[in-house]
Amino acid sequence: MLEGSYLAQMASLVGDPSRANMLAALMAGQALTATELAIAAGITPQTASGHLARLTDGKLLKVVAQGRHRYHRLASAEVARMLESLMAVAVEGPKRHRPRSARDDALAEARTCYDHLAGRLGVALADALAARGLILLGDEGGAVTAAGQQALAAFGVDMAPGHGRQAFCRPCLDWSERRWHVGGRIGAALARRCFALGWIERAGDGRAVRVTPAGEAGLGRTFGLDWPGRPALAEAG
Amino acid sequence: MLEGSYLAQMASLVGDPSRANMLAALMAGQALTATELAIAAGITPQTASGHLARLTDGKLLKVVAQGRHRYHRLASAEVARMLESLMAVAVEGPKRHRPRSARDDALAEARTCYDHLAGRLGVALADALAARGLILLGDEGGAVTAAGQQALAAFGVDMAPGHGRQAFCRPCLDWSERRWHVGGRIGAALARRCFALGWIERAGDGRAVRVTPAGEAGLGRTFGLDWPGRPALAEAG
DNA sequence: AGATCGCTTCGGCGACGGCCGAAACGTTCG
DNA sequence: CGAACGTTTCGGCCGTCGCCGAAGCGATCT
Repeated sequence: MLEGSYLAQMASLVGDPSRANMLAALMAGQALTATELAIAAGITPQTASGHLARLTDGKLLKVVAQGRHRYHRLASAEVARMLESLMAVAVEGPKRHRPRSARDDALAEARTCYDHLAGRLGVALADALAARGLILLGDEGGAVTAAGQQALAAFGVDMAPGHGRQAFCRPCLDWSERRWHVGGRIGAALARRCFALGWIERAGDGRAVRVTPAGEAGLGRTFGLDWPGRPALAEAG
Repeated sequence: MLEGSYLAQMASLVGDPSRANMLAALMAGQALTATELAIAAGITPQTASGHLARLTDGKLLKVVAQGRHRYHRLASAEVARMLESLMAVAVEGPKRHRPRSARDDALAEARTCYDHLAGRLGVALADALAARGLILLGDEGGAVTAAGQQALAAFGVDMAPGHGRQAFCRPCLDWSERRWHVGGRIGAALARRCFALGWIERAGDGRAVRVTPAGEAGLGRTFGLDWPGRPALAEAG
């Protein structure tokens, strides 16, 4: 009975549409101001302020004041994982009509999931890494192989083992593709490196990203990733 | 904006205290009737009925009618994972007073987490397996070693690899211990086998479990697990 | 067949909570 | 120093949703 009240308290915090929209916006991994979040949620700043206070009190958000702005971000990767797991269950919920917008299509194509890559791009990258024997992906976990350790380190990803004995790559269930992609420390470092190399860049102000021409070449050369290839069509004949 | 509405819809489903209590009760992994769930949530059957209909519609629950009873259970392991991730974030939320009841203590000691073992017992078992080199546990994942494959198979756990190439053991963040324990297919099979051997049994009608004398001996012999040992006290001098 | 039980549907009550307008506070800029 | 801006607090309105009593439906038991 006590467990349930914790559960309810946390879930109801996320369960309000306005707050959920703010959290979804923060899934991009960036810090946003109160007003930006108000716009994202479609409410007035004073309403947003109340919501943000509650989210912060509930340890879902961290705030850092900078001048007259207050920047809000998700409190931890664990919060991001929680939101992602909610999404994963939510998408197979009531099969109500899903009005696909251009914005949603862009998100499904390539986006960030807090700190790593997701969408069709994220899944394709995971597949390419697995195909080259750099990582192993299973239903319940993932690991970096010896060859992968070497290749990723050479690529510029910091492979320093954390507290864990082994380099694992946490799989993250993609809600649009319904398939695993690379999350965890490795996924985050991989995404950071791709941004740093200019291989990918943010498209618009949300979570959507775009692969640059340099990225297409680089991803192909380095990981054998054919982007934006949709090989099924060409190879079917 | 659309993502947020999915999130909100799913979270608000969990966010009601009565529904959350039912879901918490179902985290035991057993199927319960509507009336049992009503009692667990402290509401009348007719109110529970409405809630259960909504949870089922939202694909959180599966129902199977048997005579004049209707048995409800969590729809999937994914739902259980979602609830567990909510709990993991919830416990470090607002540090409000936590009235520890005997019931809660029993849960923290040893309980099931949908289909595997959690609590102090679950963590201790994971530690014992890791200490013997049967599994590897990291911050972001876990794997069964070659020795572990053999030992677990000998113990009677079905180690047939599923779709994945490798035997992973999904780690599950324990909300009472704040440490990893063994979940996933391996964790579930391990728990099933322990129940079958009579090493553990359900204590009461909830999620709490108890280690039998046979279990204490067996767990010690097989996995080197000293239960209910609290070694820090004896070995400190 | 009648009684009992488990579950669901309906209707109305009551309360919690989200929303905004107005206004106050602190910071930054001219 | 005054104006503009970002943010927060307060107050009141209103819709939503959870709750239960009463009643209906189907299955089971005697």
